[in-house]
Amino acid sequence: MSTSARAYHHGDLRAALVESAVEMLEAGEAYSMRAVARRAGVSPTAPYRHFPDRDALDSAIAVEGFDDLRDALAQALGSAPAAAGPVDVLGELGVAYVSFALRRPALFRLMFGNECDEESSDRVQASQALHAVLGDVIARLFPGRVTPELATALWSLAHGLAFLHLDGKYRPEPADEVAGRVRAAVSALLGLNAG
Amino acid sequence: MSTSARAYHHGDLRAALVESAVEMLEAGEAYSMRAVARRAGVSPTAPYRHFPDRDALDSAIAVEGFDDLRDALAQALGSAPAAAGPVDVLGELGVAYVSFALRRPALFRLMFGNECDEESSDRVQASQALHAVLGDVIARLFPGRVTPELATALWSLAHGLAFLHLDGKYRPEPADEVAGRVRAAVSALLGLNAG
DNA sequence: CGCGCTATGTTTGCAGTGCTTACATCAAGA
DNA sequence: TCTTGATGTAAGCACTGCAAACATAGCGCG
Repeated sequence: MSTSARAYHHGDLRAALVESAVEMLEAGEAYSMRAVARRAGVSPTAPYRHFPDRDALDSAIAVEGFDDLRDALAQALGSAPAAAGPVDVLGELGVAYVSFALRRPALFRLMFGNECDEESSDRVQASQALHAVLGDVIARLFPGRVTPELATALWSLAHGLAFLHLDGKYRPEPADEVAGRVRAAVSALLGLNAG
Repeated sequence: MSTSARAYHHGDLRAALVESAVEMLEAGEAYSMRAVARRAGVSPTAPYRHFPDRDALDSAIAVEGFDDLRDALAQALGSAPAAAGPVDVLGELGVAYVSFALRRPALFRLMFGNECDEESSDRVQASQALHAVLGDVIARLFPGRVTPELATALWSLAHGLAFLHLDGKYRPEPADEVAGRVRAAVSALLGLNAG
């Protein structure tokens, strides 16, 4: 891993590019093909060997984001008390969703904010995997109900909350205030018929 | 209004620029300062006399969008039977919201998809006016309830539905299928405690 | 009327971008 | 050893947002 171990061939440019891009996003800078290449210490057009165009890079990064989001949700599920009620479970899930969006706003925007080019099957797949997680949870929490509509509604609720906070329609901090608002919204809608 | 009535001064460039930009968005093309200027038949940097930078143009267009959205919602409210139940009213409102997003996807993305620079007070104001419409309706439909949480939740629901359709997470057509999904989501969440 | 002021457009030019094409360098297998 | 394919480089095109200097028109005011 010594710097410039080999002058010409990078070793794993693709991964380095994705990493650079994610770092830049996290730092709040908008990345470009060239900036990412610069950061990886490589010529401006080198990335095009690994990504046919900018959309492809975007999609690769979005996939990374979907994976991370799924992990965050899984962790929220895992740390919930085993016998927690549906409202609590869904509330925590919503909080995890929104807090992911607020912790990594640029990434979240990238994942959802522009058209998902159907081309990138990886991306479609990653997003469907995410959908599946929610579907499973709902099915487990409400056995015997019409769950698809519920899953749609709950995902939309969390997604909308995330975006409205991102866009400053609701104050995005402090974190516990946001969490409170998310829980309140979930229980305002579900509290009466699912508690 | 004859073309090139006066050679040098345009008359109302600002409005023409906004109009051009909206038209381009509607046509699915991404606009640029220069493209908008071209379309208005004016030099590439002329727009900078009216908008300090690109963000300012974006904001002006977003304001236009917020106004249109509010009109669309108002119209949906107006055309509802006077004595309709809350679920129906909110369902129609949601349908109007989502259908606006799908009919003018690029505009909708512009309005919500990037950070609302607090600078543009017009923009903040337009978005708050929109918020107020929903708040009023909720307050009217559910007198004596804790309405803020409900308003938050319902706006989020509609907003999330809009974005998930835009992003292809749900099929964005045909229109009546979408409308059905929106109504189903609303009544799945509200039907039991508000019907 | 004539003068100048200000709002509005124009020209020119710079740095940065996505992307293409042609070329260089390396690793590995025939 | 020679070739081949994968990877990286160099040069260049068309475009972008934006700044600075300049041109033009209309208005108020002497």
